[in-house]
Amino acid sequence: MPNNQFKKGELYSFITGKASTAIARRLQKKFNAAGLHITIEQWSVLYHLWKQEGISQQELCNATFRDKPSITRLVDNLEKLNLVKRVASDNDRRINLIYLTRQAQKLQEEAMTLAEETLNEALETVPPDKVDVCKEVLQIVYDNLK
Amino acid sequence: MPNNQFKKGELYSFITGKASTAIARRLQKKFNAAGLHITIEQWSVLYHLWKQEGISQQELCNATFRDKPSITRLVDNLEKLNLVKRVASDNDRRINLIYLTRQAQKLQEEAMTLAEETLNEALETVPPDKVDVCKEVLQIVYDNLK
DNA sequence: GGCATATAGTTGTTTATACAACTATCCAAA
DNA sequence: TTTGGATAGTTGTATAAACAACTATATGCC
Repeated sequence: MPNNQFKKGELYSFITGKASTAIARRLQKKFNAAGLHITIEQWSVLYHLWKQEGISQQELCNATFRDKPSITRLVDNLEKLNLVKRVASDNDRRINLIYLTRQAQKLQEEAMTLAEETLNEALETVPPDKVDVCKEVLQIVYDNLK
Repeated sequence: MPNNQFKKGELYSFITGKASTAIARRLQKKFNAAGLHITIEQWSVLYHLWKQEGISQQELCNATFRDKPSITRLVDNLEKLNLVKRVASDNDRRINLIYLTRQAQKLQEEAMTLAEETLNEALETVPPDKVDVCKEVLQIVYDNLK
């Protein structure tokens, strides 16, 4: 039996990702206000490199759910901003390993603080157990569709 | 006290809207497979016009959470596709009222069916009460940030 | 009536996404 | 050892988003 419980307006919000759009906009404003000259998309790449640098562009594709051309161009722009460097792999010359510059390393703490701050603002007044359910549902949605 | 309950990876998914991105991609694939030559963004504009046509571009901005230039260009493209028409308002000559063409009216049923189908696939296996909690949380997030 | 201000929409620019087509390199099987 | 298929990354093209700057029209106040 279909899970057909969406009033029309709610269907719209779910598909268009109204909430995550609002979160991304708020975080971008915080970056701008703090003088961090990076986009949310660039942040999303740096996010994974801060966890582990020296990974390939393909691994960045998998981590960020983007296709290869998107990552090529994000890395292009991050290189222009002097935030990352492409280093050809010794083992496999098809592969670029992506490394952070000193400048990017210095951004990590401030950017991650602003990200956490944004989420806290977003979830203010939401009871923790409801947040848990929401996270769980969104994960299932992703797994159902991927 | 901050609602600081996100492990790093979950923070990332929440901000980047992994689930809604997956939903939008799935719906776009369905449109393509069905030979509906519209984008998700164009659908999101048509969606509101199907509910009520003859509204202004500004009203479309409010309904779709987009800024004015975005709507100008979406309406441009929808006009090129012969799906909508701009009609200058009699009362206020600054305003364009947007009307659907016959062709766009004929798309409604199929497009909306595919949208509902997509959501049902996304929410398959999710208990209805959890979906309700999730909708509620996302609405609060939006209200907290808007 | 005339002017300041607000509102509706457009245009320019930069960044990002998706898809298709492409090059370079690797690997495995004949 | 060659060759065919897979994998990593790039480039071209269309669509879209965000921001700033702009034009045109309306409105309210003197």
